[in-house]
Amino acid sequence: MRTAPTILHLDMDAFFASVEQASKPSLRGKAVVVGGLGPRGVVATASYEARVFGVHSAMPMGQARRLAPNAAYLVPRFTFYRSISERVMELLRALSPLVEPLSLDEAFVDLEAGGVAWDERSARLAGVKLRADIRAVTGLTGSVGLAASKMLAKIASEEAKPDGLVVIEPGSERAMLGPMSVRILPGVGPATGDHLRRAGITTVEEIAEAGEDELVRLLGKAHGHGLYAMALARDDRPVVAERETKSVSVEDTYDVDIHDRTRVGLEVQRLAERCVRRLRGAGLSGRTIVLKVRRYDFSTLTRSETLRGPTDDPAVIREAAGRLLDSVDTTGGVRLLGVGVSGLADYTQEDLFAQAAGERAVAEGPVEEHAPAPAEEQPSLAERRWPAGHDVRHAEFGHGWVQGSGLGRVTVRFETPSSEPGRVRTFRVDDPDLEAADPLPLVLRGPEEGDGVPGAGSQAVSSVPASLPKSWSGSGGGAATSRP
DNA sequence: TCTGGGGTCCTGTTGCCT
DNA sequence: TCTGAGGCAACAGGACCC
Repeated sequence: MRTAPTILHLDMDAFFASVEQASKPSLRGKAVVVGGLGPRGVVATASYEARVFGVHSAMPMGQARRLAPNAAYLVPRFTFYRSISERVMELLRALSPLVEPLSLDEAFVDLEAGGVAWDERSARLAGVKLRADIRAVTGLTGSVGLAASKMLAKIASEEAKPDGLVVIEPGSERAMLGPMSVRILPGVGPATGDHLRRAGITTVEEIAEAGEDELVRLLGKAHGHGLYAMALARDDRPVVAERETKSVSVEDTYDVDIHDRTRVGLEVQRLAERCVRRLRGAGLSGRTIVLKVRRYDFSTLTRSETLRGPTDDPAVIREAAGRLLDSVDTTGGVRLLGVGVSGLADYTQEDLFAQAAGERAVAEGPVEEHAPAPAEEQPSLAERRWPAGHDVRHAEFGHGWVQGSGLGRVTVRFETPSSEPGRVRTFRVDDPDLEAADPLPLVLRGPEEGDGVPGAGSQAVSSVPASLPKSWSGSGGGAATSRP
């Protein structure tokens, strides 16, 4: 294991909710909850203001609404989040070629491999500068953890949240980890946590004391060895830049359980086609088709079938998914259906099976291989949907976002990332002056654009100089906190 | 209170092959 | 010919992560 804290873990603070707050001035400082708004939705991210009420990720939306009835509830805008995430990842790649994204809002960076850090001081400077750069480019805050291993860097960023920087100095790890809950270790979730608690193990220290043999006896080989090593702060996993996809899947949870067997069959066909679109979009094909069914009582089962060779043929994958469904009892109703493909290859082997299915499909009629996704079809004015939080433009009032809709009306707040909180107006859903719009950038880019524009200072831009820590000039110390 | 969607990894079982 | 051991792939389920 390395001797300097040169592995960096970045975690953007309440990412989805923070993007929405940056995008909508009227929501800054307010409780914001982003997630599925249907009857079976769950919270994806809650702003720190919403967390005060006890709202947290993965909580059923109904429960969140009871806890925080006055919060703003918005549906996620993944395309927008992805574009912002990409700008953050660019900043990370400027530090090192070894960047391992974990999700849209998290990544590891090997600073040593990038030559930007070799000891604690240089690592801390890189972390401080990164946080300032992220703020300048996106207007958002991220927390940074620095340590000599991935596990410890992640724990450090957790400790740094929100909007902080924590360095775990090599040599201090065991003392720091010892009193912490076993749940701090990666791979220990509710089930493993319970398992360990029943064995009288609640802290990291107690894992170390229990010994490796006992851990393996309790949790099995892989998990036992791994957890014991983690408890001793031993973690040699390298930062890996390129990780290849192992599977592609799509799934849908239905607002109401589906009982009709024919409808279940149709949904599976639809999902199979969506899955193929994703598969092809990624230039992949796969051998193993997986059907997932969650029944009315939340019991989940999977059925899989492995073909002789990889395929991305929609007819083949539809047929396989249909065969798998035949072996599943769906009486009582299903709440979720999913179709996935694994055993991936970046080529397609034209096996006899695929060819036969293709010929059969041709004989039966046109194959809608390139059927447009439902979202691409143009709905009539009256059919348009106005998801909460999405951007719109009005011919007279300009740019705004949907605050809510229902009963043939849509309520819009007119404001932009750089404006003052705006006013609210209500329209008919079929108002021809109203149209969906792309999100506006959170921060006005570049000095040439920012200078000379009266009032161009979005809050984010104008706050940058004030947010720079004292150590910015390289004199050491600084606003960042450090924890032994 | 009632549990999303997209993934990864591990484990136990079963059947096949040598 | 029968039996058993070991390796391996496929399959199903579960835990975990964000």
